[in-house]
Amino acid sequence: MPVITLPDGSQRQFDRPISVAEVAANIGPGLAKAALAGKLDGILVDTSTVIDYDAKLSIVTDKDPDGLEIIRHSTAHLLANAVQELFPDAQVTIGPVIEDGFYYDFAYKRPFSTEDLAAIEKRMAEISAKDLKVHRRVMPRDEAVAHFKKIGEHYKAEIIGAIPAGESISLYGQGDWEDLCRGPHVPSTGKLKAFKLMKVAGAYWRGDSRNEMLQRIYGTAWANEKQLKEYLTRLEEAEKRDHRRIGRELDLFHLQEEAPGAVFWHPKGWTLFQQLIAYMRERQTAAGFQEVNTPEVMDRELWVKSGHIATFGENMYLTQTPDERTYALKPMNCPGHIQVFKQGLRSYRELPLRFAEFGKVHRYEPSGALHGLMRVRAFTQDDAHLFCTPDQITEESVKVTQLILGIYRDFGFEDVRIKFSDRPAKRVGSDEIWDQAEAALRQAAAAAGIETTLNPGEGAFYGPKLEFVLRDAIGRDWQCGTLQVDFNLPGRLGAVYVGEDSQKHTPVMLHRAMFGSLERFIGILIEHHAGKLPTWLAPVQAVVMGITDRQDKYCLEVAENLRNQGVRVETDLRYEKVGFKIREHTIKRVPFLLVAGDREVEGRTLAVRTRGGKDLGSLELVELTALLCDEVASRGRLVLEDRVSQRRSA
RNA sequence: GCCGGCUUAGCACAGUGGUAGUGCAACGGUUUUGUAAACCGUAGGUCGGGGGUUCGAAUCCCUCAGCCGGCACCA
Repeated sequence: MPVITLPDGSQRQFDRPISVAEVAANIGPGLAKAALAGKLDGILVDTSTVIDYDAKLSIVTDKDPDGLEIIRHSTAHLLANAVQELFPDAQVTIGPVIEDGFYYDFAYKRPFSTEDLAAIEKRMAEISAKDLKVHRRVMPRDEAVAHFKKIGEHYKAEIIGAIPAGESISLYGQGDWEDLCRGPHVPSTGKLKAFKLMKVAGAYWRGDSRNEMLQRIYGTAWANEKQLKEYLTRLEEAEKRDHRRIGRELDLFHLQEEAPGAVFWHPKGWTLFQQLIAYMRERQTAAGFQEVNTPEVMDRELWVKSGHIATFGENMYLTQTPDERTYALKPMNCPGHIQVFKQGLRSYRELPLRFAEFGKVHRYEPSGALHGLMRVRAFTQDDAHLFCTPDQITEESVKVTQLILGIYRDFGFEDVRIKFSDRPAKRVGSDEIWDQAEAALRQAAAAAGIETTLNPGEGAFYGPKLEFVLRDAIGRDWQCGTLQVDFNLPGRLGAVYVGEDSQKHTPVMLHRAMFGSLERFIGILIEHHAGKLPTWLAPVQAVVMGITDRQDKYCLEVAENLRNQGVRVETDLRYEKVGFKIREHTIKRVPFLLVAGDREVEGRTLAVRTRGGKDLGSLELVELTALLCDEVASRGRLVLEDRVSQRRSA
């Protein structure tokens, strides 16, 4: 006779085997109605699951993250059901839950159109309205393979065929429709109410571009209409942060057809770019890096030796010149830095040598990969290569890791994850060397006290890497920094140093980037801040404006004064109402709007308004300058707005 | 690169076979103005490029390019 222990510790005894749904009903009619599934001894099960032994059970409802996941999974089934009713010869493949929703891939003779999508969504609502009971049955693997082959579901048959023989397969469905699935699912289709189909797209079968392309339908599903609406609003908000849109609105940069994937930086955007470089230069110089600069165009043979041609030849730009030689535009800076290292005979006493370069690289990325500043064909890396002895790897890696994390903090990114990527299938160097490199990097990560997650097979072709992934204001992850241990390239390109033993040795090379790509990092910053860049980065930090032309002279004087203190300031002396000017510069996300009327001229002050719309009242010019400079120098840790507000309230 | 969609004035968009439009911006004028849009007027387009169908193409067809959403790729 089963004794069921509920999450609050209470126990209920039953005199016969009992289903999850019955337990829920025994607790209360409200819960019976809300039950989507059960968690039986930690495992999710259907509400129809019968329990005939003592167990711990919690009832899963749509308030649970597990419940939402089940809703999404069942909605994916609902989608497949609707598609097969409307398009009987469409074959089902896979339909997993993803963040905020689900997708389902179908094999069909033609792509689905947006009209099809509307029709499918309508049919889904109809099936939901019928509140069909979701049923489950189990059959042996081989029988399941035969069954799916018989009904013309060849992809499903292939998937099941990969499951070990002898195992049983569960089938879930509603009405006449059925699909292979591990479950669990909601008890009936009526539980699926708040969903929306989002888009159709092509996707390769089994994620391999050599396979045929399937039709993927993406959808979102939520516990209720309110959540769905909130999600759609969130998408709209994210769209407003799009760096491509803000880049145009703020006149930062543009892209055009003649140069796909290459950026035309406008004065304001380039100011931001230069701020990042100045900042990075300061930080890395303090950390013992020396800046170098190496050619953008070098003989193709160098890239054959390095192994880049073999691995990435298809993605490199080659030049045609009147001479007989073929040159390549550099896709990376490492071989250039190795050439600098190789000049003269290096001694172990010089190591570690740390060469840094703001190197502009060109990569012929697949056309479909290009995306604003985030994925371009010409970009600037804040690249560096550390040449060291094997003994120095750990210490240098720890220092680089700390530098990277410190830099992210200055930009307001506190939430950073680190991935460890080990040897890829396509690589150079022996397994022994890879064993050594991976062990060295693992040890370095441990010494730095950081936690990493494994990213199997994702290392560079010459070495394993740590990837620094930062999370932005709306929860998206961006891979930026990287630290790679390389036992291969220095040897391939003939770099040596003389050791303590007077013998020649090959140095180990550490590759590191912190922003990764300056272009991309700017894109991330724009989206993270929705264009409201911190004052220390803003291309224009303040605009001085008068109310009438009586204040013109004073405005110019104030601006000059601020400019002399290093503030990036503009004046707006147009013959317009102050409200109009405020609106324009607020839209341009200028941090501080400084207004001068007759009162301010007389008192040598400025009325200060923030882009957030806050009126900070009048401040004396000297005081304002000091506060502004503090905010910039502290990189936003001393906030003008907060300091003024605090003082006013004190 | 693959699948689908899109490309009309500086920007956002309307126009589905019969004389290319609206709003904002721009330019000219009037308004001297106190914190998110003053008013009036003017100009601006080989409708992404090329080819075809048609008496006639922004509109239909072919092709190339770019962009957008996915997939694949990402040293």
